[in-house]
Amino acid sequence: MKRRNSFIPEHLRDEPRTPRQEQAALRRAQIVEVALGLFAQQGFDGTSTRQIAQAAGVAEGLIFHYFPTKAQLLTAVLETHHSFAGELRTLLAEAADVPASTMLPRLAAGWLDTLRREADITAVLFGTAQTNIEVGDALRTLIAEGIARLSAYLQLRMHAGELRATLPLESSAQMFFASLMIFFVAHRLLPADEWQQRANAFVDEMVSVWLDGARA
Amino acid sequence: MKRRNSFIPEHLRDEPRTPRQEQAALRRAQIVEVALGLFAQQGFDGTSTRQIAQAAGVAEGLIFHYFPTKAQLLTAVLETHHSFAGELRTLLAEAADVPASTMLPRLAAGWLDTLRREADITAVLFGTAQTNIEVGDALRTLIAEGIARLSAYLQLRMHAGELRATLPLESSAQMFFASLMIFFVAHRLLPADEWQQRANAFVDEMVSVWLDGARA
DNA sequence: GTCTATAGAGGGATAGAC
DNA sequence: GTCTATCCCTCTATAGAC
Repeated sequence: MKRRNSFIPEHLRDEPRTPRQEQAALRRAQIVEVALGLFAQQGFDGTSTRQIAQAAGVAEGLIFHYFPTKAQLLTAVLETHHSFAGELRTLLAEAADVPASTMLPRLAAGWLDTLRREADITAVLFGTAQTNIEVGDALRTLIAEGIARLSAYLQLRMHAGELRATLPLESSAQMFFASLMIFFVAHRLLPADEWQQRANAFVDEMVSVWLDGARA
Repeated sequence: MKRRNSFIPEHLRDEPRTPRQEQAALRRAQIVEVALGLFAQQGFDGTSTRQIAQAAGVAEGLIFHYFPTKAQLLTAVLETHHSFAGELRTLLAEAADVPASTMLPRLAAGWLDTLRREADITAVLFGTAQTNIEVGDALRTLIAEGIARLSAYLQLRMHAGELRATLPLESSAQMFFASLMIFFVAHRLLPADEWQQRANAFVDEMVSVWLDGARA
């Protein structure tokens, strides 16, 4: 049992694969794509696993071979389309010396871009998270992870003297993410150009208020 | 108890009612109550108008006499249980001379209380708003109204010299509400005591960060 | 020979039809 | 109140890759 990494999410998985594993990964990805498309059209509860199987041209049982529950089909989006969680790690890991005044606008704009690009399925995800415990947990975990990473970065900037020593790290990180999420929820139906314009303005103003409250 | 009608929407609130109108208002309220109970249990999409009619003991047609669409049954919650929008108006109207450092913690705590008290139906409302345009619009309108009122108050405090003159009013009001909403979404499943403890801590820290960024 | 990707039958629960 | 359909999921069987 050298490399039985099937329980590890794709973006963490090491390179070399046998053709068999390759095929399995492709099939898994295909099922996710089909499912997300249907969820976006009909909602989570309005889409049956049978329907997904038919649309993907596979047996229903195969879905459960790859995804123990239907909810995991939806939360799979967090590892694929919403890879910003991963980018966040990469971005922040190397950013210890980059001032928050540079980093935060970049983070905010990048995350809004990700949310916007996957607007339909993000809306389904947020919506389902309110009523489905499993989906809610997955989303909360992801958000908690993002907040933890941002907090860690803010602490570095605090020690570097950029941010005040009395800043409540977690709460201010939470404010940062919350503002972006609600902005998305409130404006996602706008046409692309108006969205872009408002998003830019909001990122600037939000970061400015936040920073003025956080600076040393 | 003079203000017993405070839960009735504005256009219906004016004083004298005939017994007939009185009865209509009661029936309307009863239908809302029954519908909200079912929505909280089964979700919005999972509840049929037929079911609501049966549970309320009225004909299905009567529901559509009072509420042109099923979505308006859900948005009715915004006028009744979520009366905090109304309280916000009252609170802020008389608060021009009350400093933000006093007012904002009170607002934050009050709003979190409202959300918590109606946690089930609030979750359904948020969830449905992601996929149902009519419900989404109603929620966005309410939030926009809240933000506008808070902005107006903040402007008064700005002129009073408490807040800095360069504060972006709308964005900072939006941050304020967004942080509270996401806090609710993230923590609503906690047991009451833990919720209360965390909510108190979060309100303190959030208001502190916000104020430090906004003060003159 | 062993593992696994896949198909497909069917079970327990439940909501809606009659 | 019974019957049917459907839903999410489990189990077993098999073919073909290792």
